[in-house]
Amino acid sequence: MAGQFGKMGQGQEDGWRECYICTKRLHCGCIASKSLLELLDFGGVGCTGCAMSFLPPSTQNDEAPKGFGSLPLNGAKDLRPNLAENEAVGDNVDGGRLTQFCRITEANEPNFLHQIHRADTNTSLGQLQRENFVHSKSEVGTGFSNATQVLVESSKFSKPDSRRPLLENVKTDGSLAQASLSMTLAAPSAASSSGLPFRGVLLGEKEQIRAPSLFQQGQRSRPILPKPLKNVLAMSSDNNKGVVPELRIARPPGEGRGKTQLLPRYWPRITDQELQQISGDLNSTIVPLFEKVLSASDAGRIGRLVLPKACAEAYFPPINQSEGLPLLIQDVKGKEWTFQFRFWPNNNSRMYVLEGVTPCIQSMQLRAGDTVIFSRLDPGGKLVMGFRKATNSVDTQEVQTSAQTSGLPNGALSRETSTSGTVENLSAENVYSDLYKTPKGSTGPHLNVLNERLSLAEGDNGRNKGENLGGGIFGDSVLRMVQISEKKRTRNIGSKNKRLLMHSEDALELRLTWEEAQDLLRPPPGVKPSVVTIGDHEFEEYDEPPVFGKRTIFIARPSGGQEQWAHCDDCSKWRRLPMDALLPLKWTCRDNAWDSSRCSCLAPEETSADDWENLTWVSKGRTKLFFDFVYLEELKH
DNA sequence: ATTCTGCATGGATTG
DNA sequence: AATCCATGCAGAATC
Repeated sequence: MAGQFGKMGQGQEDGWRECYICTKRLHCGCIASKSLLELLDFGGVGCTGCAMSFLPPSTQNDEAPKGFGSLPLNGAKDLRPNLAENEAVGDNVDGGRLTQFCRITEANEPNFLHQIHRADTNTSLGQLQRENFVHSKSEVGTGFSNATQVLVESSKFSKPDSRRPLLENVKTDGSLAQASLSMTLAAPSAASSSGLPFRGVLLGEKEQIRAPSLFQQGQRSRPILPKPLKNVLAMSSDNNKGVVPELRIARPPGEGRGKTQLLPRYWPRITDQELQQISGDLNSTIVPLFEKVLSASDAGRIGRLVLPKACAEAYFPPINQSEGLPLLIQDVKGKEWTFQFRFWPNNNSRMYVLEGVTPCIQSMQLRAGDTVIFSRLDPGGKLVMGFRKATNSVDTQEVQTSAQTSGLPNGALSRETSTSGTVENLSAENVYSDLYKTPKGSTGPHLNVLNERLSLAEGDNGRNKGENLGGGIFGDSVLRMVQISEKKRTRNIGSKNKRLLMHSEDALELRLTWEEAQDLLRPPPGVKPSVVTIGDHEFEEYDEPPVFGKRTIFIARPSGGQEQWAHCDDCSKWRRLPMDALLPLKWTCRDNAWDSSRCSCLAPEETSADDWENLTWVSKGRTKLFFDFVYLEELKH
């Protein structure tokens, strides 16, 4: 599915596809046609008749594989939460625009915004939903195909799955490689399929029991396919019409052992880019296994990291005795750590812990709220422990409820600075970067910042909202304000009530996402920022508190003049404004008091698309800082 | 006195 | 209701 729909999303914008089976032309882009086609499990689309006749009886009924099975297009709407679960993508973005975004944003954001906005306003909701769906799938598929080349190959030797009769029949052409998503999820891992048992290194005398039969058996056994989240908020902000070129996808983990399904909150979220870099540069395939947000206990000095039971049993060697086994795990810098992997009896169950993690945690400078990501390097099966810093490492409850940010692949903004004195862990960083030998394909800081500005949610819902709050130093500042406010409100509320406070979907919908807040906050009129360069990124520092206003862009003409532009909320045309104009949150052409000839939506746009090409976005790549304001606000509390 | 260790408890989450 | 898991706690070990 992934491969075919990846093509759909990016290459065939006209909406016409061919039935994969009978080659009849099908239109996929309108509501009217949606009941006439099916998304095929292995990729592409098929007309309803072909699809039904092609699938075995079990599949036609109710035994469609969960998670990434055959997904009829007419169920796309219902699948939105699921998709958002795997990768929350902006509502109005398809694969084609993603590509466009990647290309254009670096060169000319106003133009990009222009195009995107126009396109969005002209697209039906149904179409957008489908495109979103298509894009989501293609992205996930890409990610897995990158990460699991070995898995694709090995899938040829996997035992047939009666529910996926075509998988073994489709040869390894490009589409199959793309279509490997479902195979990757269901097929045995590289290690297992190649006859390699678990290769996490065990130490000491118990090494003899390395890769015991149970574990090997587990590697061959059923996949751990998390069920989709029931409640996932889709980002719906107009401000999120762009999309991050590199999305932090909550990846259903690879093959594991055991029968327990992994909760989505443990799905590793690592970008395609990171995977590709790691696997490509090391001639290895990295298989993200699971991740965990560090609790206060985990990050504390006790040195015990509680492992989710399902994860421990699925991906770590089986242990029968409480004292467990020494486990060798490599960190992202290549340093190897030995942890004691063990369990405690607990309520007729087990509680798995990694002991002795303090040095490693300290080495990575991890704190409660940061995330550790466990992956496996194939071939070899070596366990790798990466991490992703939270926006602001505060106590776990707060982090889990409000304070995570989407990561930047190479931590472009992840620098601590003494400028503000209080800013820590400025941005999320997914730190596998040290493992990268060469940061090929990495996005530059400008793009990263831009990504943050336009970034979207991903992962499961609980994180989405919180992670969207983050992004850059400015994001962190306001985030802290939110947190402080949160602290104040919930200080005397029990943890259970706190959760109720924070996790209501309605409440989340009402709260401004960070992206929205960032777009609404404007420098006060007439205040000139001082531009501070930290590393290779520029920040505009303001001494005055920000004001609320409609999002606008500032551009520079080749002649040297600077202009401010805003788009009409009704017709989306861009209108030129005085540099010091501050617009209300909702602004239309009718409010254009500065140009009487363009104070109506009927008036043409002043600048053509070609003209946009020659413009420079003045503040591109800069993040706005309102230090003093934040400081003062913080002190007030 | 402090740290370590093993287990218990109970709130949170899931089915 | 069952299970998970973050954290508390008491006793042991160590400084």
